[in-house]
Amino acid sequence: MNRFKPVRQPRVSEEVIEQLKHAFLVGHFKAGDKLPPERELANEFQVSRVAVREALRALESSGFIEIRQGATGGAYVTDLTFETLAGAFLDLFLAEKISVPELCHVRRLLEPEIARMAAARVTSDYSERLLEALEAEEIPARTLAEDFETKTNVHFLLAEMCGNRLLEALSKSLMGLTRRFVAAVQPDFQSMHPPGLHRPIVEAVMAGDGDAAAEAMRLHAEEFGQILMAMEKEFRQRPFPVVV
Amino acid sequence: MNRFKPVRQPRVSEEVIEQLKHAFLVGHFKAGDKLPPERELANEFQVSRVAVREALRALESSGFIEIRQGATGGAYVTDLTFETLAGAFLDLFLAEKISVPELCHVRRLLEPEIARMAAARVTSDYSERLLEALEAEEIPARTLAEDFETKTNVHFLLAEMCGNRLLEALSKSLMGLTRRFVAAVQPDFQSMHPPGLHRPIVEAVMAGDGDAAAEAMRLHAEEFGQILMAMEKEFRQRPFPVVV
DNA sequence: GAAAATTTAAAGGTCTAATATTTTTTGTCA
DNA sequence: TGACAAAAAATATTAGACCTTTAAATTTTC
Repeated sequence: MNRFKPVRQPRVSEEVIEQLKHAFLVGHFKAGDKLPPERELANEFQVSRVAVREALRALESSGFIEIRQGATGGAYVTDLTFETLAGAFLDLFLAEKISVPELCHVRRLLEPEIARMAAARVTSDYSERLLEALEAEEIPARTLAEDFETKTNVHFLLAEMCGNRLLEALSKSLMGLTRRFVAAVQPDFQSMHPPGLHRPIVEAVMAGDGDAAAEAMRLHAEEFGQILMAMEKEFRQRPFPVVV
Repeated sequence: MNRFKPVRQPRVSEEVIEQLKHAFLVGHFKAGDKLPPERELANEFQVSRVAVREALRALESSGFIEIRQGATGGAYVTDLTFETLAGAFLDLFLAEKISVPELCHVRRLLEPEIARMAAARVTSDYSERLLEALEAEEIPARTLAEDFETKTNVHFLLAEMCGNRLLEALSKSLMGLTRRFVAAVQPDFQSMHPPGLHRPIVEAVMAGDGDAAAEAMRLHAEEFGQILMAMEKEFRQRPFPVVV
């Protein structure tokens, strides 16, 4: 079974990280609170300022705090978001530990369920926003990035509607990978994802028909996945591959 | 749409991080390679050692390198793993940004598909290991942690078999959350997950019957999810809640 | 008196340099 | 040859000085 792990005596900054993290998690600090200045923390923890700074940086990069410079600056506790999760996904994708087909497969799995759940929780407010997003897709975009963002909106709305924050975070993170890939490949974006592809999905969701929404999304995910994978194939054969 | 983002002039260490990360991603360093010592890097980057150290720490915590002390110590490039992803999930779970029902829902979604894919890729080697894992479940465990690990093995094997690294990583990460939750609740583990629950799944996978495997897993995930959610309900009503 | 410019103070950002600790290698002596 | 000690190479940590940014307080100017 598991071999032994090498014993690593913890670093000073790690102790500090642990203590601060614990304080956040048990609620000694709430979002928006300001931690004491570095010098004071160094005093309290009885370590050097460098050690405190290392800890604060680490906590910043895992999304627990935000560090601001200047007179009213300092370390402010933030509400943990799914940003770091998305960052971890991105690193893995860039390091080619996640491939486009693998990504597509998971999205085919998640997105229909998200659509189904969204249909069960649709409100008039969301309906309106879905329609707006749909209309926005019709306006020709000037850049690839803008086009991508517009086409993404329906997916993001559905993810928010679905009521499962984990699912929402996964969907958004994976969409981020997709965006990154598309940005690297620089396809002809007018033809990649013509407007209107999302209409059947939105209609089913607005009708509250979960099964239909899931099926419409399944078809869309299938189709778009094929496009992405074809893009990847073509991309690999380019004479001068673009570095991401 | 999007307003402007506030301009943040990057920190010195961030520049260093970027450059090093880029070097890893384009392959200037391979896993196992050793980076130059801190002092040399500081020289090359024309920054202080402190800045280099901050960068190295950050890269360590995102899983790109491993820092060892001592004579043959230094920063060694590692093969990026899914560890940091799991860490991000864990933080979110501990900060209550992911609930147990949400977790269960996603697992109900992923696990059956994993079982289906595993069935399509089964080999005699994996069959053997699945049976071994199944037998190991029969041996009564001494601790909750040991029990959990044993019962997890079938899931881990299936995740490895499924052939999609992203799915594998998600499954394993979410299993980590489940473990954490169970460890906090400290249920009566003999009755929580009696041995043999995985047998129908393993049998279907070994028979190469994807549909049956998915269905068996669906049933299991459903059932175990109910148990977890009941555990949570009971946990919330305890007079002296245990802090994780 | 109001607006503009300047000063000040608080906080993080960075650097240098010294010392401590850890770990491996090398050397020495019984 | 084996045990032990010293050396060497690296990171870990500290201390303290100085820089930069930012917002608020103050002064100046019109």
